[in-house]
Amino acid sequence: MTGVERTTWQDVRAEVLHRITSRRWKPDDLIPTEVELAAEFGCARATVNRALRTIAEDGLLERRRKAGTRVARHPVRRATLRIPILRHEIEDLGARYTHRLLRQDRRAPTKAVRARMALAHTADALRLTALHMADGKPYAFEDRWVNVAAVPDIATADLSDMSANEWLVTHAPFSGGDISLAAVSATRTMALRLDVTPGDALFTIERTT
Amino acid sequence: MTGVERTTWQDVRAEVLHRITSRRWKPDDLIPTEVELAAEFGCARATVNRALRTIAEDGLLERRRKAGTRVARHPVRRATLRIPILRHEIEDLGARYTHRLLRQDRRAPTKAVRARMALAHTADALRLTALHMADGKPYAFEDRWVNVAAVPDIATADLSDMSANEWLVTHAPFSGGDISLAAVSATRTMALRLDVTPGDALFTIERTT
DNA sequence: CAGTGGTCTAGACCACCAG
DNA sequence: TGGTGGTCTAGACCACTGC
Repeated sequence: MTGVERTTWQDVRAEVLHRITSRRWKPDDLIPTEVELAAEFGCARATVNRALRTIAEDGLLERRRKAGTRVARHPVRRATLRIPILRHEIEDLGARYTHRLLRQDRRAPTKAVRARMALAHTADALRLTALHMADGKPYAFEDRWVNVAAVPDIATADLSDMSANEWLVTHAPFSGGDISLAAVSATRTMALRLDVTPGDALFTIERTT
Repeated sequence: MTGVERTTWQDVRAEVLHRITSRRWKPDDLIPTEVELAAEFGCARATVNRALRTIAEDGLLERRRKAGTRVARHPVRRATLRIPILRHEIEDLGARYTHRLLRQDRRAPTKAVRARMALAHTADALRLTALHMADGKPYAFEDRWVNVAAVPDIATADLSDMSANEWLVTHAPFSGGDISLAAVSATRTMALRLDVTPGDALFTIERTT
């Protein structure tokens, strides 16, 4: 016969997710404590901890010391987005990459940008506007705010040769100090659907963490 | 005098990140093993493990058993994107939310979609097209593919009343089986910059994990 | 103040896989 | 096949915070 299988944190995670999606544990319900779950699953508390912690990171549980763990009321769907270096993306398409820095200045960010970056209202930021081109044709437009306090070196960097994204990836991975608004050209069917005025455009917002 | 401070996994994480960003450890370098780092930092291997694991999840390190841990050659910038329920977003603007299901059918997904969803080429999916409106005006266009195998119940759900995103949030949080392409109207300055043909539009792609 | 989650430790076993 | 990361355990101390 096979030996006794150990309970892994993935096992616990799967079972807890099942209880949430099956609504055995409903939104806002307080679920059992780590100690209780460890006893139920026959594993160490650390195993339960890791399972619940990953689920909480996904936004499905809310955990607070002393208060316990609750099923989130309004689970926020999150998506992790891979932000490619546009140069690689374009070159992978077999096109020649160029980019043009349209604008580069330091200024106080708008209120909306400040809120997203969690900046003090006194902080200033570097505002970059650039166009990425494939074979000379506009491919993507980039409007980026960089928190100078978080990435001081960028103030003196030469961004006419290397794009800001590429510079950040190379010099300050995961500094958490920039936000980017990007626009990428696409099909025209969506414009018809949206009934936009010709010349209007669409945009996407990305926030690096 | 103060007592001896324990080394936390955040301490190790911060120091490792520092060594990466300062290029003391360069891309493609093999870094010391967990055991060696634990000895250096004077902590347990589990502490080093958690630090390195989180950094690897961020894409800055690549770890393989036996091969060890390397600094990633091309760190991929990732952003976590919160996907709001559009109804809430529109109602928060003080507008009346309505949505119209334009299309709903089952079909084999395109090759590009299959690749992103990591589906077998035999699998079929539910394809949804919808328009979200604020006070009757188009606000966002949604083109979504749902992996029926991952979320079987959606095949029989009535999505004319509740939007797909809302249905998924409510009934199958984090099933990991759908992909969404969304377009949101925005300023017209980007269109000018992009030099697009009037009527062309821009798009953003999101992948839920 | 006491209950709950957050973390560290020391040791152990195992899965994977490069050499 | 041995070295490396992945994980579990049992116990412990601590931080936060609701009561």
